[in-house]
Amino acid sequence: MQHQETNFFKEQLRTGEALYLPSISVDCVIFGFHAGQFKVLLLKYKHNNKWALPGGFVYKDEDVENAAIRVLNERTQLKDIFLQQFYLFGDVERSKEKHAEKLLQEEGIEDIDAHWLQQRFVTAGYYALVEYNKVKPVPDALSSECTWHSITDLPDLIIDHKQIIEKGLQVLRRQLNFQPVGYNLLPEVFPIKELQLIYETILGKKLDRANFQRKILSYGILDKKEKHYSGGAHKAPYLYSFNKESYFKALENGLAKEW
Amino acid sequence: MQHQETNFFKEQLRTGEALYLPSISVDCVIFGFHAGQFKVLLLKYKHNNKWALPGGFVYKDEDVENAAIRVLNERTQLKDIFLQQFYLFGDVERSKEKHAEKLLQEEGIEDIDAHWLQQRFVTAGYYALVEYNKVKPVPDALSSECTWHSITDLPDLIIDHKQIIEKGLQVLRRQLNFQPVGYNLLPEVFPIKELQLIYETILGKKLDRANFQRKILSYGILDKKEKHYSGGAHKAPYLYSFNKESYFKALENGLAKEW
DNA sequence: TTATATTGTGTCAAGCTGACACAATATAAC
DNA sequence: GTTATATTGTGTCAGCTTGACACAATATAA
Repeated sequence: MQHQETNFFKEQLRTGEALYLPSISVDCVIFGFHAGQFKVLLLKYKHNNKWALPGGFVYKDEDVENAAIRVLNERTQLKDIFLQQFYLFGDVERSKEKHAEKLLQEEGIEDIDAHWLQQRFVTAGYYALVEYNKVKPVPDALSSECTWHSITDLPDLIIDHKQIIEKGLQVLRRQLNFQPVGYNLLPEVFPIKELQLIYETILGKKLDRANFQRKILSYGILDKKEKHYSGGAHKAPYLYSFNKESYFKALENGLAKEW
Repeated sequence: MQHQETNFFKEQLRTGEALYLPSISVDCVIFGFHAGQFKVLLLKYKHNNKWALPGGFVYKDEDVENAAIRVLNERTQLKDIFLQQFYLFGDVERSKEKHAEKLLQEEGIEDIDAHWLQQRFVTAGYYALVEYNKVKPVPDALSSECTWHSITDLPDLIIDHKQIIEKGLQVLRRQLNFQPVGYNLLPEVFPIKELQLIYETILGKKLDRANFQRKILSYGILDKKEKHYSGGAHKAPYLYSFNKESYFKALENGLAKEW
């Protein structure tokens, strides 16, 4: 099975030029939230032990966005992921690292100099928001691992992938009031404190608990559940779920109040 | 001169495959503000009399952003234009119109079916903010006109250029508090009312004059000038200019108050 | 000289923000 | 079983912001 996949990928590396749109790739910054921290899903390349964002190429008859959706499905085993294109990384300089060269060598591809993978690529950055616990990370044929990494403690990344993550976070921060951030990162029901932690992480600052509670409830986008939470040695919080209808309606105009 | 340019362009159409990155183009939504209205700069193609955004291709050793800068310089004769990438339009469907086919025919290019211009293109959308009166619109070799059009009254546009403009406006609207909108659209000195009109146009709603005045001044980003304005039969307003330093500092965190 | 449109500034009620207070309570420690 | 601890739900309140409107000042047109 693993062997078969590798052959499939080798085959694609050989026939890629015929299959894919030249010069353009997609890379996905997959955000998850766990234990009070933001995480991104990264792949570890076999050939150089460096980490990279899950990415891929665009079939000649495929929407660019669909290529990103493919990559996401393959790495996370999830369907219907929330996805947002955030930037096209188009500098000449980003192709200078010759990352592809060693990869091709390692895979035993001939004619490396003229290989399509060696050409210049621009890449479209997409960020995804996923529910951490639902994801089953799957490495691709060129990778040995696919694991979560805290955004505050990233490993060595290929090319400009670190900048791509940072840009993704920056855009997410600015779009916070217009994106269904909590809805996609949290499970169906959750205590308000979890949502507050997400907002604090994205905004990079502490928020007053009482004020956050009052404000988020004032939008009328949360439904209170009867159930209680079982956690630490303290009073149990109520659980809430998003009222999808009013939440998405509120997002159209943005959650306008300040945080 | 005009003839020479045409030949230059014909030459480029022939040698484009060798010069340009395949599959990718840039299109610029150039916004100006005049007579209380938002305008975009459009080109009218000779071969089909349809209008289009100023656009172009990316040299193989050129940053994508630089390609957009080239296009802007050529069409407006301006340097140091404020420019913002806002979206990559990457659907398969957008290449279906066969817009290139007639163009190539018209220009007398042979081997049309295999021509590189006929392939699928994805395009990076950039918006620019320019000072209307400083622009000297220049058509390119394939166009008969390069003129301003009110965004409320757009002509027939090729492919998805209308959607590109709309997306650009939408992004501009959401980024309003983070972009130096007034600084780039207005002349060095201006009355506050002009700035208010820009905000009203982008936001699509009327703002209270007195409140706008108080709020914009409260940011401390405007310097009051001694000079007065000469206009209609009424009290003359003060003129202001942006205090560049405090303006850009304020934009880092966004002009956070609501409009 | 008068009319008109628009400006600079003022007022004020209603609502929101940020900071802090305090009783209630689910579990852990003893 | 009792007590300690951390965290929750809710309350208060001064200070600020918002939105709506008021009114005198004034540059030009009539």
